[in-house]
Amino acid sequence: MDDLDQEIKSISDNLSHVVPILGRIFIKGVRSKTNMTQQTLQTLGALWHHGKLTMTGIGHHLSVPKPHVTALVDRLIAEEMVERLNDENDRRIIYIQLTEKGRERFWEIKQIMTESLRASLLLVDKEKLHKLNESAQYINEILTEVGKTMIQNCSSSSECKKEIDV
Amino acid sequence: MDDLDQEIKSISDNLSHVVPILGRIFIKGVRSKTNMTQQTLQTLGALWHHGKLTMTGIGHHLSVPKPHVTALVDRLIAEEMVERLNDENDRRIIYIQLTEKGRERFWEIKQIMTESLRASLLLVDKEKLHKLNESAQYINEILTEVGKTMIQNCSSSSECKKEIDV
DNA sequence: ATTAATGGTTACAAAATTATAACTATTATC
DNA sequence: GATAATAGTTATAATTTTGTAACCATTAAT
Repeated sequence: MDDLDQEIKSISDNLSHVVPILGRIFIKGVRSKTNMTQQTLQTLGALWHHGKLTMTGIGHHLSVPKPHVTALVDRLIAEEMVERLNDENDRRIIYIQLTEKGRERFWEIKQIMTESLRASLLLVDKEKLHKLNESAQYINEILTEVGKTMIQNCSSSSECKKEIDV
Repeated sequence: MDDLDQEIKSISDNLSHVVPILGRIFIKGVRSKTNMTQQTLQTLGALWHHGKLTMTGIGHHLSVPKPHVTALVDRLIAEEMVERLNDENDRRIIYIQLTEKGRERFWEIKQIMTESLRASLLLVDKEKLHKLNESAQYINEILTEVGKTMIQNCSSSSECKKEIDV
């Protein structure tokens, strides 16, 4: 195993170990305070970040089967958190974007997430926080980039396999 | 808002944005290849990392209600992946640890996770990988530390509130 | 002009996750 | 010794998430 392999293995160990902790901070704690499901939270988060997304895009971002995205979005529309938007050039495509109400709501959610994180970091000193910030920034930068290029059109695990097994 | 607040807000934004991407790499992809649920994967991961954990400890680590931990562990015992272990001093406590089979199985799962990550990082150059490794290491170090001190005994959201609202 | 491919929906089923209440056994506290 | 607290289980229900297949409308390809 060469150096690069070793490095990827190390990244894998560290990042995978962090997943449940992040879930505890950013999902579980927030759910109980907002009555929103994980997928709803992540849908709003994706829309906040991207401005607008197609149905397929949302499914891709959350790794959720396409048919379920319809249900997910229907619920959010009923709550007036998001709205549909037709593409002018291709009438198959439907964009989803946050409504004003949705933006306000998700801004509040971001506050709650930040407070949840703050509570977890109470005992961490200033120096470490600063370094943590740089690390988080960098990881987000890289992963956001690779996130874009990850297998497109993977709206159900079967469709996914089809693409991967080529 | 002072500097420290600004910094925590930035960490919150960056880490929360990364959650669905990590889920895609380390959970969704792996589930379909292993027929294991997210919670099963994370239980094995926690046991791999900690050696042994009490039922309550597992619930805390995964933010899962205590009664559900019983079901979760029962399934893993049926598959001979983990085993119970009594505490000598306190007969209420039951430790759970990986069996030999469980260790082998999770080692394979770690391989799959690493491969999943490798596929995502294909286009990232060596320099960036190195910096990503350092960042991941640091984040894991800090979060593992705070993870330990996060609200103990929070095995259901209601119990959780009880603790928090003090 | 047919045919294939893409984006999205409908309908349905199965499995996983979350939430509670009530309970046993054991240990700690007064 | 009575009472409270802790660790874990049983039972049950509701909700969320995952997985398929078949389908419509629109666009791309031949």
